[in-house]
This record gives sequence, structure tokens and C-alpha cells, in this order.
Amino acid sequence: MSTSIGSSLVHPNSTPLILAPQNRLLRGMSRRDLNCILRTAKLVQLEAGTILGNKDRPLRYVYFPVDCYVGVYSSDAAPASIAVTLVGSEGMLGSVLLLGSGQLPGTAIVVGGGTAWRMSKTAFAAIVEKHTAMRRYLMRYLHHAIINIAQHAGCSHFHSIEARLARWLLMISDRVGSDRFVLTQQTLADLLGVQRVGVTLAASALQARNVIDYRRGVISLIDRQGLLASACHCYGISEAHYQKFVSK
Amino acid sequence: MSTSIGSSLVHPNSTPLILAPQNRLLRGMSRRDLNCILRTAKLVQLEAGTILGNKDRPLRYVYFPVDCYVGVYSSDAAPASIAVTLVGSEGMLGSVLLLGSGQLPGTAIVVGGGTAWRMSKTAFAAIVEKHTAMRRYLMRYLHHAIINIAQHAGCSHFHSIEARLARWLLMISDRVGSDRFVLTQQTLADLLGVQRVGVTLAASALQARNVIDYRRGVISLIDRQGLLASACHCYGISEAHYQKFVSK
DNA sequence: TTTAATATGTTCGATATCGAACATAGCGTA
DNA sequence: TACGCTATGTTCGATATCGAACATATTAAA
Repeated sequence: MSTSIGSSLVHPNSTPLILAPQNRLLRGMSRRDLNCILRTAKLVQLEAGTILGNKDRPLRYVYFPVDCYVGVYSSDAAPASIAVTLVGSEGMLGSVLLLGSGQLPGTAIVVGGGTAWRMSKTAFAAIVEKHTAMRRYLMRYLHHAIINIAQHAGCSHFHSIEARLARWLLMISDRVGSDRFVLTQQTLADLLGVQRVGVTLAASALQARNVIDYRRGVISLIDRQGLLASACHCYGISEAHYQKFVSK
Repeated sequence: MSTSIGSSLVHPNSTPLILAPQNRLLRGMSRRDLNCILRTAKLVQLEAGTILGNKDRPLRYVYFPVDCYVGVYSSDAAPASIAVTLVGSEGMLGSVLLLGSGQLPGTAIVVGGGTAWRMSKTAFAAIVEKHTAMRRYLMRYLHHAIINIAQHAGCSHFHSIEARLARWLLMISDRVGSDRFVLTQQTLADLLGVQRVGVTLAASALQARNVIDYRRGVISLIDRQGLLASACHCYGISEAHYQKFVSK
């Protein structure tokens, strides 16, 4: 729904500003900085499964997702891969370019398709070079992203599949801005770095407790409180850190 | 030995330059940048167990280890904690200050005592603000550190205790610049985020194959090739990345 | 309507690690 | 020398997840 609204609203050079607030990071910028980005960026459609960059091929663009989200996986190898971070409407893909290189800490793959603001890495570099406030702001976001990756490392090491699944469902929900989204258990398994069986069992348990509902690739979060209770504390820690250090 | 040489060489304002090359990151700088740092930094002694900073208390100093090394743990809580990175003579603690905040992605604890160059965070901020080449160089190091953390996340999730132990022993050896160092199995267990039993079994296996030798807190790497073969590929990947992106 | 493709459900033995003890051995100190 | 502290060794049942099948159900296409 937000997708169709978004698409219908976009007319070149008319009122793209209406969409911009749908990205939390852009929303946190000054009107001036925001305009600067939107003048340069282009709204594009990203399809699930698209590879946006990996360790060997640096990013050519940076992305500010509106209603899509991108997983960054530790490795290309499917069976021995785990997502180290998830980028959606709360952030951007490519903040690492602030350090002078678009080399990601892994492989970035679009998990949920949708729209995103896209900008070439050179344009991005030029803008942040010029606008100090924006650069500082995005550096805070990058800092948050780093801390988040470290958090993930501990999380995936110590917490059960069920707790991590609950956490990721909350994270995805936040990033797409909906409590209902398209996602198969296999894709979730790839994100968590576990077998699909593990996700099936964990998801069944959550469904049995009436916390979520899913059928053939569509997951609905029914009881958000229950999901929070099922998730490890990492979710809350990460969200609190974002609020404290990024969004003002 | 390197410790005693180092200590005996240090006379205030005399020839501290001799020690500086013992930090790989400093060694990679131009003579001018290096002098600038050494004029400001002070050589200090760090004792094992010292906490240098955590998520709540940002760093007050940055450190360029000479023969000590520092673990950054995902959490304060001892039993549910795992090291996300290890900083020794190959790098610095506090590169994250390049992003404007000294908040680490975890708790930094001195694992192996020794000497390090220390500089206040304000002095550091002033220097990197002024020296563009140095800032860019250290940004490359920070970039490497980020990628390394992501690598660790995948590593600890997929690889066995024995492979990870072998990897960490190599990492520690590189950071202290010796194939023999003081370290108990309990400390190793804390680094790996596992029980001590797990380390004992893995270490016994390595010793049985004549790859390492240890007795009461002193570990000696006997067969480096064998250790490399026992370690997961993460070690080589990380080292290669450092060479490619940091050290020129 | 039939068929194929895909998503989910279920089972089962194997294995790594946990969690919790208790035992032994080396080293410093009284 | 005797003592106590600390580091390492060893055992054992419990558990989560793996690895590999095969079964069923839903949807889309022919």
C-alpha cells in the first residue's frame, strides 16, 4: 500500500518531498540538507534478490530505502552466511563511503523489494564533503551501524533461534513500516544463518502462542508485545541506541 | 624481551622514535605525521585487566599499542560476552573517534599487559582534523576494523572452537609480536565466548598435534604452519585485507 | 483441471557445545 | 616444607542445532 501511494506520488521534479520523510534518516536532516540530497538522488525500484555490492565490488551508489530493505551478509557462500546488519527506512546503505571506500563488510542483497532514493557515490562524496552538518549527522549513523554489527555478533552467538527470529521480525517490521510483509522461512533462515528447519520450528512456536501469523510467504505480526517478550534484549538495545545517537 | 628493550629505551624527549615502528599503524605513516603524533602522545604502561572504556563510558584516550593488546567485548556480562575485535600493535584503540564519538562497540579490556602510546581524545581530534593524509589513512584503518568485526560475527557463528582458537592464537601472536605469550585458558574462553572446558579440549587437541605448547598460562606457538591449517580461513582473509587496505 | 513449482511441516540420528561438577598439578608464599 | 591459590584435566548428562530426508499444502501456470 505504501508502495503504490509512493509510486503514484512521484512525478519528476514535482513533489518527491512527500516520500522523503518515509526514510527516518532523511527525516532527521535539516530542510536544507534534505533538499540538497533530493535534488541529486533519484527514486528507484529495487527488486528482491538484487545484489547491490559485496566485498570485492564496492558500492556504486548509496541508497536511502523508503519501503524496501537490504540485508548485508557476512559472505557470499549461501550455506555459511549470516546477515550482519539490515538496512531499511531507518538508515542508508553506503554510509561507509564516509570513510572513503564503498567496500561493504559483506554482500548486500535486497531482501524486501520496494523503492529507495539512490545517489552515485561520487555525488554523495561531494555533498558530504561540502555539508559539514550532514556529514556529522551521517557519521553518527555510521557509528550506530558499527555498534549494531558488534551487537549482532554477540546476539547470534548466544541467543536461541526463536529469540533471534522474534528480534529480526521486529527489525524488519520497523524497516518496512508495516506489521505485515512478504518473506519466506528460507529467506529468514539465510538472514539468521541457520537451517530452514530451525526457522520453521521457531516460527511455529511463535504462531502457536498467537504472536505471529504466516502463510506462504506472508508474515503478520499480531501481538507486538508478545513478540518483544520473545525477542532477546538486543532489539531494544539497538533501537534505544538509534534514538539516542542518531535521531537527535 | 621486547618489553624490556622497549622500557629501557624510553627516556622522556630523547629517542622514543625507536619504539614507534613497533606499532604497525604508526609505522605506515609519513615521518611528518608520525612526529606529530609522537610529540603529543605519551608512552604508558597498561596492565592486563584494565578497562579502557565501554558502551556507556566513552574513551578518554586513544591508544597505539606497542606490545600490549586489548580485547573489545560485546558486553560487560562475563558469561554472555564475546570479543568482537582485538587491538594490538597492528592498530589503534579509538579509531571510532574519527566519527566524532569515543563510544566503543563494546567493553575494551587489556588482555595482555604492556606499553602503548596514549593520547587524549581532544588532542587526537585536533590532529586528525588538521592532517588530512593522516585522517584518510586512519579512516582506512577504521574501515578495516569494521569489516573485521563483521567477519568475526560470521566466524563465531559457523566455525568450531578449535578453528577459532587457532585463529585467535595467530591474531594474538601477531599483535604482541612474539610466538610466546602469557594467557590462561579462561581468558581465551572469555575472548571466544565459550566455556573454559571447550578451550581446554581444543588446546589439548592442538598440543597433541604438536602445534602449540602451553603450561600454566604460557602459550608457545610451535608449528605456525600447522596452526594456520587448523585455523579457519577468517585469519587469512582478515590479514590479507589489512595488507591490501591499510598498510599501503 | 491438471501440473509444476514453491512454501511449509515433520522426523530422526549425529554432533558440538553447554552446564556443572570434581580432580590434579604447578607455583608462590608463609 | 607445608599450605593455598590458581591453571588445567576430566567426566557426564542435557540441549540446541545440524544435516538430510521425505511429506504435505498452497499457489501459479499450462
